[in-house]
Amino acid sequence: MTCASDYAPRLRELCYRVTPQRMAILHALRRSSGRLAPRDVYRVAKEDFPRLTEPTVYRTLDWLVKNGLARSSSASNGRLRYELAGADHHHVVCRVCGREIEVNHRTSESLYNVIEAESGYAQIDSHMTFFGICPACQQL
Amino acid sequence: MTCASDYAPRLRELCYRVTPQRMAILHALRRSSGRLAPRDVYRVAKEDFPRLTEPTVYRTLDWLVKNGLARSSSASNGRLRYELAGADHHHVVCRVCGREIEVNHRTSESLYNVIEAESGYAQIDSHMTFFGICPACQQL
DNA sequence: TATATTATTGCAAGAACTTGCAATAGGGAG
DNA sequence: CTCCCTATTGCAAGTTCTTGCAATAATATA
Repeated sequence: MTCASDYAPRLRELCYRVTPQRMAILHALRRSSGRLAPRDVYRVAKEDFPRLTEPTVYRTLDWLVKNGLARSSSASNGRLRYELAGADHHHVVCRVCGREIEVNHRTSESLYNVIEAESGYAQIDSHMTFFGICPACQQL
Repeated sequence: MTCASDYAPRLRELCYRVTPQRMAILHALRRSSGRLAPRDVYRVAKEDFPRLTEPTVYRTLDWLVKNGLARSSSASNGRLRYELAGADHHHVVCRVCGREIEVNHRTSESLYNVIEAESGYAQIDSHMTFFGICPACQQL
């Protein structure tokens, strides 16, 4: 099961072009277990496709998010990290040590409904990063 | 009621120094109605205190957030904006036009309790930015 | 397969943000 | 008021991210 066989049809479906840059970036995201900073995506994807440039990475990551193939969220330094879109979930990051865990989306499903009702806004992103203090750091 | 009279005691209380840079930055945040990007804080605060430099602005903003005097949240471009800490609330930003509104914190209070219980994390930030599509843009 | 169309890319320059280190200046102690 | 300690700042260099534009290459069409 390759990236090309998985994603190329989906891209064509959206009337978008299948380029080696996009494939390399998707591949990098897929092989990573967690969220990646743009520079890490760049480093990893460049191994697949050495001519890759930084602006392309930033533009492609944005583009993947806009088209629902990837998802971005804030790391503890306020910068964005990226991962492939999958089951909806949230991150809770420790303000002290940076350790992070995932929280099921179902937990907050109703909140989105309330916010949509109160604000009139639609299609609110179902992915957030919360910052708190993890159990280990609470004991210091 | 000046910034110095409001904030200086609070800063001293925390064992921190009261510098004209910090006062100028707090003043800039106070005079603004909404959230400010670092470069705007810099521009405005520099009028009060021309020797102010950019690194100081970034460091001070971080510092204000860490010490509970200010609050940061993501704008639609993924970058951080700052405002003085006040009543807890959230922002909903339109993905299409950027228009933003505030949502009362009470709406999501219970979510925080659930997340804290599920994750074991404590002191989860009670300030978030949600991205959706505003009523006007829904009709396009 | 060759050609035309235009989405996508690379390049180069610039803006936004961070970091290390030496100099400065708050504020407590004498 | 003066001196000392060290938190805070400015400087300069470095990293991260963005943008405009011309060149490239993916796809549709013939």
